[in-house]
Amino acid sequence: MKKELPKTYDPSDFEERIYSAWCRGGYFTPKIDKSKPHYTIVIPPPNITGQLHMGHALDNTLQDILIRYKRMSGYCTLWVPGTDHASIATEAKIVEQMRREGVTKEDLGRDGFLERAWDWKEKYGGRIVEQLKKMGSSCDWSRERFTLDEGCSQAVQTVFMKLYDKGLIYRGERIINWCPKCLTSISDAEVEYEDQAGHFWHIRYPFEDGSGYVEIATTRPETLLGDTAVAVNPGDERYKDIVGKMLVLPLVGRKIPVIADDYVEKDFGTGCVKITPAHDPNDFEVGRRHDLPVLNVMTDDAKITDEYPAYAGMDRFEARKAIVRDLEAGGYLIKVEDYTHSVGTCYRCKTTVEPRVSLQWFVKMKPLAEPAIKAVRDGEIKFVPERFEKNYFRWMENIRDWCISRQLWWGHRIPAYYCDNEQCGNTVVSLDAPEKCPLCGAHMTQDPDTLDTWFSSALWPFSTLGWPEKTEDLDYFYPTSTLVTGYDIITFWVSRMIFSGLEYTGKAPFDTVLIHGLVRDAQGRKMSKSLGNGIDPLEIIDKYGADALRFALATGNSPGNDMRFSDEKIEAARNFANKLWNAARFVLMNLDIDKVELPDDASLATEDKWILTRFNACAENVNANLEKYEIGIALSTLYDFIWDEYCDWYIELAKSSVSGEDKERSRTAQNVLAWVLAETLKLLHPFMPFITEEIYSSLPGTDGTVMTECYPVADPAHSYAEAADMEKVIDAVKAIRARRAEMSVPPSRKAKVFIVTDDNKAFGEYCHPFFKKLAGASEVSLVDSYGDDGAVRIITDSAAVYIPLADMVDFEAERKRLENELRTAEGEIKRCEGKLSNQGFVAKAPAAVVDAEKEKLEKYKRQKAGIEEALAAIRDK
RNA sequence: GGGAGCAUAGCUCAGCUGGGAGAGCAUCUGCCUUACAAGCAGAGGGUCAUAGGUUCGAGCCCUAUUGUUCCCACCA
Repeated sequence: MKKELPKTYDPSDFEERIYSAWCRGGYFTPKIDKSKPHYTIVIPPPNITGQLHMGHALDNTLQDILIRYKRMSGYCTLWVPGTDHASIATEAKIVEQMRREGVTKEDLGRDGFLERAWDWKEKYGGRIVEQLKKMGSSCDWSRERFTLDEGCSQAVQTVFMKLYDKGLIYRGERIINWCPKCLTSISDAEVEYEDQAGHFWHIRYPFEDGSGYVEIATTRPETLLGDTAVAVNPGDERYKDIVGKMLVLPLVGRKIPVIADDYVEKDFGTGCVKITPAHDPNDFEVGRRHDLPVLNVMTDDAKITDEYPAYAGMDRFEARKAIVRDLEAGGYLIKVEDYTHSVGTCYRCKTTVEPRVSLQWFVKMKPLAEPAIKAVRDGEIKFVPERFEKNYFRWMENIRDWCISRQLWWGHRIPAYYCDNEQCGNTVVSLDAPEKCPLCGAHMTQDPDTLDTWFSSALWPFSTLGWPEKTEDLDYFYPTSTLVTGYDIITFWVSRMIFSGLEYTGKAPFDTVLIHGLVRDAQGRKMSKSLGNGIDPLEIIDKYGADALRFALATGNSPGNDMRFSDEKIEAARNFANKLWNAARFVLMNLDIDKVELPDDASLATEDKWILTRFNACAENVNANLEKYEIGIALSTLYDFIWDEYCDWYIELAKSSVSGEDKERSRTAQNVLAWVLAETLKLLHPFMPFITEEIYSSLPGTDGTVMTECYPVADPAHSYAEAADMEKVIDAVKAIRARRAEMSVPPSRKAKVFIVTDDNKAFGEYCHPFFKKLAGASEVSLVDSYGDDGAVRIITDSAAVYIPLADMVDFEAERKRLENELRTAEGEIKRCEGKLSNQGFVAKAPAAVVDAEKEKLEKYKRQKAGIEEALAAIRDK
């Protein structure tokens, strides 16, 4: 329906209104149609603790572009939204909130705590969802899921049981990464290593028999308390004779052996390594090989245990100082060196991780990793850009068993039950709590631990569609199509979804993984809370609109690469929206038709054919690049088309027709203006959904939403040879403008224009108004030759244009300019001729390239002739 | 220690399968030409990090080097 647009572009006027209209219309909810191909995306579920940040904004912009594009291209599309319970992050937040109130988890008890956590989820979990809606995300909210909802929990329990039955989940005492602040185990992937300045303490361990000592070096002297051996390399000649001898552990007095193990490198440090099986992963392995005792010397919160009274209760770093002091006092300390080494920290709270032996649940990874590697290697799943496959392979090929139990309450509780009768010791894994132990009849107690958050995220592509039930959604929408996420999450999430999908559903969970980079600040720094350099997408939306934000994020950015976000970028985006808005306003205020119809070829003018041809090229380019996930290129193509070709040229060209006397011509121009605008809005809609919808719905004869229109593709019937004529005219107009600007001819000074050309068709009557309107012409004449030598001469490759402005011409400058142009043309001719006389080029280059070169040569020759003629005419001036 | 990315105009970045170096911003010059000054028209500005190589032809492919960023790894 046709209506007027307000004078200034103000997205806050319509973005919310449009979004609710889409929701009311149910356009985000697909109608399953088995005759149509499906296209499915599952959202990377944001944490319920989270607020929308630029990373989400980018991720969701890309997904929405793809989903809207596919929806308009005839696919039955589903974008499944949802949120992640984020066990460790959420629990930490709630515990922190409770701490401020002076309440502990224990005060509330498990049930009380969970009640509070669910309240928290109800209160804050919806926040990020509302923020996603502001972005324009066309998610099917009727299918919104939560990783801890009933269905996802069902999937989690089922997977746990299946893996347990298959022997792929086991419980065991292993060394794991322990976060003393979060008070839970974390997986290898959740440890972040960073280089820290520290020290290297060289310590003397005396032999039991008094025959001297060995020198060991350590960065963590407090772990000395748990040493149960010193190891040397078996091939190390220096220490051959001491292997098997006993040492006395300083400060502790424990007798420990010298052992030989390949793990020790001869050339590093002193070649002797203290072995602390309970607090170092390598030492743990060494300990297993040599059957060494495993002595845990620290409590959950990384304090020294009561076993060591001198240090009991001290924090590990306090204990370090005390032990170093005591070593020094006892004469054991040889020297201290400064030393930078890499320290593992908890990815959530940055606390230094303490490796620790404890009883945990693990997933045996090797058998699961193999098919997952194969799926990517065989191309069943492909990464865009491809280089990220290397990351994936490296991770998968070196994978170790996954520690999945967490000492947290907020999460999926492990469905394992242990018999209370210690003699029995039976373990039952089942969906429902067993009444009593099937072996001895005693009561059974459920494992208090919960599962790693990523355990449920790994199932997301199918748990959200109903698995393990055989639902219609699962049947139709699974496997999903494209997974869009950042490269920082490939190991955590993407790799785990791949092996999970293959193992439980027998299918790869998606066929393409589109990887994007990080959004950085204007200086290229990572946005972070501690730096305070984060840019809030919601503020950007308030100020510039969601479309501008989306444009800024999607443009000038290629897959996998980081991007910077700056005021300049968002302003440029908003300016583009404004440009489109005003173009639409112009079209609407000149429209006098009830319905937009593309006129038949016979009534189309050259400029109409030109813009239709250009639109075709644009549509083709946009489609091709979207297929390749080159979203940035697709969008900048649209930008160029809209701004340069449609606004700066076609609208200007059409002005004379639209307001001209000829009613037929005016109607045709109006239709072409409106038709191209409408089609362009469709093309642009996935990128900038709100402004395109707002304008589209204002066009005459449009009822529904642009969302459900067909995505435009190139139509060969609308590519016209005459477009080339228009290009020639445009070239001439540009050349005239440039000359006038150079000569500082004021726009108010009009002048006659005489055109000498071989191409009377291109420069025919139709284009004369263009010269008047766009090139300062008072009148335009096509002439066979031009005699008056007091004119400005403008030479293009298709025409010579003469403008009698004798009074303004500085012949000396004119000569110089023409001589310059002549040199340029001659240079080009030389280059072309050089190429064409090169046998290798003519013989080996593709015919099209050679032909193009020949054409260029002809073009420059024509131009040269024109310039020479012009020069000759003013020779004596 | 291994791997990867990046290096192109003053700044931020595009440049698809090799075929005459692009955009936005900034700068300079004119314009309130009734859609848009968040705009219009024009202009200047680049040894495509360095050195080799492949090719008729290299910003693009290969090798090495330098700088930079990131990822991975058990170096006590």
